[in-house]
Amino acid sequence: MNRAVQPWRRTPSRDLLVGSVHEVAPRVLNLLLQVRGRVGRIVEVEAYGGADDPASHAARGPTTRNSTMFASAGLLYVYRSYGLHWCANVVTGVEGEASAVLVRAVEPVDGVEQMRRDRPRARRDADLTNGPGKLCAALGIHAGHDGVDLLDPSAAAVLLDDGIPPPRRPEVTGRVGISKAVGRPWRFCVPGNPWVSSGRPSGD
DNA sequence: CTATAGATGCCCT
DNA sequence: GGGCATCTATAGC
Repeated sequence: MNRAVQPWRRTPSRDLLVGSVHEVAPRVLNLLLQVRGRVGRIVEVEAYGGADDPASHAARGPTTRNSTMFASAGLLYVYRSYGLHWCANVVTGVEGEASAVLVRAVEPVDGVEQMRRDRPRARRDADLTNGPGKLCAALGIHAGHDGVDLLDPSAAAVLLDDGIPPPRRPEVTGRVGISKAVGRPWRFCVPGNPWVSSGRPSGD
């Protein structure tokens, strides 16, 4: 055999992503997001809801852009932010109701050389993936990934569990970069992780 | 370190 | 036209 030791990585259960989005969001922490050879550990997320969440893209119902948010749990919702950057979300909950977890930061795990190539502005590895737009550039996520099933092992982008559980006590703050519903404690981080973004919660 | 402007696309009023 | 779930370069302390 003489087989190289492989980290134990399995596809998480879809049930993990079903429930209230603010309860599901911290459960996604420490999972792996893999796009071809590039892998990042999710260390910062935010919960976004539907009609009940004024800060959400889905607050005023479905549009061409946000339609994936209304799909079933496990799909990847990718949108263009400020006309320039891509941002990636894990869709949660049940089909027909909008909710998704925005991935705000990952820690590089595999394919770091490729990430550096696609993030030439990052002078330090700490800046490679410490923001929602940055991590999409580093991992190579773009509009073509909108709607892919992250729980399908053959998909172009996949979610993986390598056995590291979410933090028992995640860092909880308000969401970053929003102007509505600023008070909700819907941002969750792995405490002390160097790749957590420098974004400050809105309304602070 | 903080503040600010500018790049740019899509959805809303 | 205005407002963004952003990032970067530049200016100033």
